[in-house]
Amino acid sequence: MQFSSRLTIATHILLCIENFKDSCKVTSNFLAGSINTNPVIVRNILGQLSSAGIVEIKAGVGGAFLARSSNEITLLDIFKAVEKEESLFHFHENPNLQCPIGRNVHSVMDEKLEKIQYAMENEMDNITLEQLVKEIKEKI
Amino acid sequence: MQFSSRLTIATHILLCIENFKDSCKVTSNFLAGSINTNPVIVRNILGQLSSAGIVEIKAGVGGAFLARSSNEITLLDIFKAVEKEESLFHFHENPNLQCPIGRNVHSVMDEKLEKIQYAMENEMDNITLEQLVKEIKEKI
DNA sequence: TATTGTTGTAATCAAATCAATTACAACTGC
DNA sequence: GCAGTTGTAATTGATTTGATTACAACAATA
Repeated sequence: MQFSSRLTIATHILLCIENFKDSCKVTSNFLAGSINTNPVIVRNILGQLSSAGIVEIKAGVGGAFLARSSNEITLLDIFKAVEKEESLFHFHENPNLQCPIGRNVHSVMDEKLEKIQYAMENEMDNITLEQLVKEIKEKI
Repeated sequence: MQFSSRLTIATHILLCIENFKDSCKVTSNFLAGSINTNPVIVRNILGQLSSAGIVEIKAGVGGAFLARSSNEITLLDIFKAVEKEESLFHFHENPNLQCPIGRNVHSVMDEKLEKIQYAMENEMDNITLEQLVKEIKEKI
């Protein structure tokens, strides 16, 4: 199992928006060219980022912009915008309740799985778009 | 995106093996009954656990046993046994190298994604089967 | 107002993964 | 040899992904 590429595509999109904000109109076509994918893929992900309040999109005229400062956008914000599953883990839903293990697996595991997911999200929350922009500008 | 249910099924399997080791022969049929799934699903996951050196299976006569003590088996061991992907995240593989962002996204993101995955795995590594067995026995 | 370039969205498609299932050969102890 | 079990291949339906075509709605501007 792997996450979809939507997280990395969305991050790529935001890096472009921030990097080219003063030089180009950042359209779905432009972005698709940088990412090397289809403009519709970009528009769909941009739509998710827009619904999440991360970007604003100019309909008609075109172009995408950050809806808030890059230091107020974390990888967790981006992740939650593009991955809709509330829970990372997936339980086999109907264990046998006649069995003492089947009856109690869920309650014992749930707390652990939550903690694991929290650790991951916490790490994501510590990475801001601002940091990523800074690091990529150093490389350019 | 969600992980498959193999992690929770595998954990369920190991909890049963440990819990019933003195009272029943723990076969794939028995396990399938507790999990409420098909015996072949159980046999495949048991096969993965066996390849990973976590359980031993008696061919012919039947029955599964832990290959080492329950305090030497962590959730991370189980996870790695049943989820084969080395990397949790998935990159769009062909960004446009003409674009400064496309050329550098990968190197900037990789380190971050590794850290996130490491945080998750580290949390998993802190949970032993022994703990889970203890907690579930308290509930029974 | 008509044109142009853009966004939003629906529909379709192929590939991959999952979970479930049937089937059957191979193995072991009795 | 028999019974019960494991290992594994093959198939199926559902779901997700990523790519693509198509087109209506929109906004600036010439």
